[in-house]
Amino acid sequence: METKAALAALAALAQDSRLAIFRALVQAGPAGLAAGRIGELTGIAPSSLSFHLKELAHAGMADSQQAGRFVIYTANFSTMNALLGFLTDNCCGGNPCSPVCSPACEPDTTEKELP
Amino acid sequence: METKAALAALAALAQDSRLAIFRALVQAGPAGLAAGRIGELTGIAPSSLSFHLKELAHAGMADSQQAGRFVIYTANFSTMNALLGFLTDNCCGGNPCSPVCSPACEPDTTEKELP
DNA sequence: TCCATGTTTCAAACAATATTGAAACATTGA
DNA sequence: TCAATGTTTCAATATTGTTTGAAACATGGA
Repeated sequence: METKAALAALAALAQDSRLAIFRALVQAGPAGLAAGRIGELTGIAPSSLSFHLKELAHAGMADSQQAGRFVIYTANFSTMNALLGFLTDNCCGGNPCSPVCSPACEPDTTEKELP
Repeated sequence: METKAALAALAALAQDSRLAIFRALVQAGPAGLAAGRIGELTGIAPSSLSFHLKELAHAGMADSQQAGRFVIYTANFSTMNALLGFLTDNCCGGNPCSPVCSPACEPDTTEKELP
């Protein structure tokens, strides 16, 4: 995952309404939730909800599919996992590191340059 | 970790400069980096850097300690791990779930209702 | 003590993001 | 086809976050 994508994913989650939406989708699992149901669960008004769902989808954190007159949204677990990987990458410069950063990182030998 | 803290942590990371700063700190490991060194690595102006370091510290993503006339910043790995845990919590409603969300969650077969 | 270095604060200008309500679009079933 | 339901779009408004430069503060060494 690139920095740009990670930034988009983080920005998508770093907002009250969207974090609530995403958590509802994560809980719902692969079956997902209809937009209206998400609105019921979170209390977000339709137009605002649609805006935030679009943001999540654009950041790759959610996917949508039409099902009759409903639009079903699901959490994108692979993007989420890529984000978690990105955040735990390069821990301690790739050197073996102390328990302070376990279990988030593995010893690693690559040396990376800052941008 | 509470939603409020997770939101603060996500907001702290969801910004260009701060994500770069945080990654530099993660790479530096427990030894940390002086503020000025972070500025050199990232090209962020002093006053802006100070603002962002304060944001990271306030969100619990970084800690600081005075060392002579330098201020050393370190990544807070336990907050980072708490955030990762928060994001992977409750996957698929705690039910067994398909490979789509592995390795973040464990297979489970129950169907749960959202709150 | 004074000076040089490192860091932070402040307020103003600037830029990006969120909410609202009305209207439009899409789908289904009568 | 029409009416009902579900969802999205749009533009205006409100809110929040970021950068800048000058000044202040803190520390260590001459």
